[in-house]
Amino acid sequence: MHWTDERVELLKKLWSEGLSASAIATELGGVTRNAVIGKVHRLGLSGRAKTPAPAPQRRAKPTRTPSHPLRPQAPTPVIRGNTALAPQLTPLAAVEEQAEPKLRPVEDVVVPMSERVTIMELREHMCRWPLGDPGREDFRFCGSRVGVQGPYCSHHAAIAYQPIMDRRRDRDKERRLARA
DNA sequence: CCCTGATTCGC
DNA sequence: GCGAATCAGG
Repeated sequence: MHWTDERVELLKKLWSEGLSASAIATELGGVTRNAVIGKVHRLGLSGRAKTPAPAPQRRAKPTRTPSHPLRPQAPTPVIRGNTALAPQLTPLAAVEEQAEPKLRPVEDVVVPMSERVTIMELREHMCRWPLGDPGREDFRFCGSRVGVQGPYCSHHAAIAYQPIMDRRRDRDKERRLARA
């Protein structure tokens, strides 16, 4: 595989859209995320809009002795990554209005440890309990750790699997115990 | 342990 | 120029 003009263009596009290096590597195919990152650097488009604050200037102790002197830091890039996704400043009044904590549905209170992941973030070991309306932007999955196996975490598995027989058996058992 | 980008340097 | 190995960090 090599960097054709088309692949480079796609790389630029996806990178500017904020996709991770690994996501881009998957999209392109035939390359690793390392290759993508390397190319990004060579193209000089690293450093997407991230921390507006000046760099803390870390890397005080190189773990290896550089074979070449560090080249002087590149001039501050004039072009920042896309700002389209930058959070909009919210008027103070609006913030205060929003500050009042709202009562949460019982489910959210019972499962505060919910990770609430998107489908892209969903992993093999994560609970697939859907939260919200699929197709909506804020649709998520639970994302908590699943039990021994199965698609749900223990909490949602308990909700999902409630065979009628079990419920009646439990009820009967309780009645029996209460009598004894 | 999963992931992220950054850097180095043999090829 | 390329990208695996490695690093630092979340």
